[in-house]
Amino acid sequence: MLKAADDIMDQEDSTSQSGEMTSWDINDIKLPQDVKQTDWFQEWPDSYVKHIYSSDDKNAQRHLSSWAMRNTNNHNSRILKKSCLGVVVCSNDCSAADGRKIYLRPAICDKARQKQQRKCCPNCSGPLKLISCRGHGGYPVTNFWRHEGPFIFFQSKGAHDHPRPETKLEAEARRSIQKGQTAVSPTSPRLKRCREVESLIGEMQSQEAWPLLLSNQENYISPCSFNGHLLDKNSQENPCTDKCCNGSTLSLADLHCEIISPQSCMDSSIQHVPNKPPTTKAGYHPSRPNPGLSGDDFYEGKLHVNYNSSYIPSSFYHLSSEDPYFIMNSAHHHQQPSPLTKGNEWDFEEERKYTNLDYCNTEMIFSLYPLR
DNA sequence: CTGTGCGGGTAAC
DNA sequence: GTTACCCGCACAG
Repeated sequence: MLKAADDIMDQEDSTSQSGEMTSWDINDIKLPQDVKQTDWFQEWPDSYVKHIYSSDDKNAQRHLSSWAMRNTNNHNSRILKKSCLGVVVCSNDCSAADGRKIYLRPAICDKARQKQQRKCCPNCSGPLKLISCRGHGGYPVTNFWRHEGPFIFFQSKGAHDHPRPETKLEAEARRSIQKGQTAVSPTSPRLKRCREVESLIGEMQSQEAWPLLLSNQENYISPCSFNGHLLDKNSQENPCTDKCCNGSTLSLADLHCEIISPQSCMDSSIQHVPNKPPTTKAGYHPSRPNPGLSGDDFYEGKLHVNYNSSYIPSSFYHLSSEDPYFIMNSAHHHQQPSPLTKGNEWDFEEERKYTNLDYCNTEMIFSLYPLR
């Protein structure tokens, strides 16, 4: 299965970002041992790429990826295989006020994923749907991890044919927000409504009566939008607060700590030595809908700016009366295209030069504005 | 509760 | 034999 495609890829010796020849395959009995330089951790590996990471690399140790990858049993304890779960989108194909789409991270756990699909779109309350990854000959993209001595070998097969989901950290942050919101406003009419809908969906799914639910959903689109407005660093005022938020402004100090935890910064910054600059080869990006705040940023302690639209990560701009508003304040905010960015390529290094945001320096202030 | 890894099992090719 | 996928279990945070 997919042998032809794999053969083609395998026949081509390529050079990894660090210059190492990648004339190996993850299934080889013997993998290269004379690796002179290991690769910088790749958060969004795509296409048929191979990387050799240092076994000291925390992200590689954890087999992390910002794609939602689930464990797949390949009956080989030496090689860990993971397959892509795709991305969760809004069935209504709704857009936030700024035009961005909803790209949620599929829950990895099967049970949690089923539960997730019964939930509402955070933007329009419409039903969510899972877009499966079919980037590897109709099957999900697969990632392979193999630990050999001082190295961790990584190989990806297939090119993702769907938008990027939230990163793990974004998804975790969103969950935290929603939890907080639930605690703060347990009787929110909209939340209540959404739960009723979820409950109904749960019941009706078993009866395959889905479409009947959809007609009412659009009544619950939040009228509120900050539409890309940025707040003054010293201001905690939501541009929407006066117009449509009657609720209290909730300090997100605790949440802030969770999202931008020293741990996440430490993990990333400590392990990468300065003389090992990232030389990311931009992979194939079938679409780059969610380049806001990628996990790489978290890992590296940096924030991306999206040339095309905005600087706010997908999970932070979901506008709804249920979801809190995350307003990221940054004096560094600007949208400046990199002159070195070519075609579809995404030059992370250039991106960093232009954004120069240190995620660990509390340059950004998150504020929560529950709508009621 | 969710993520992660392991491994038994099944099915298709 | 290879690959995909389902399931349950254990463990961790």
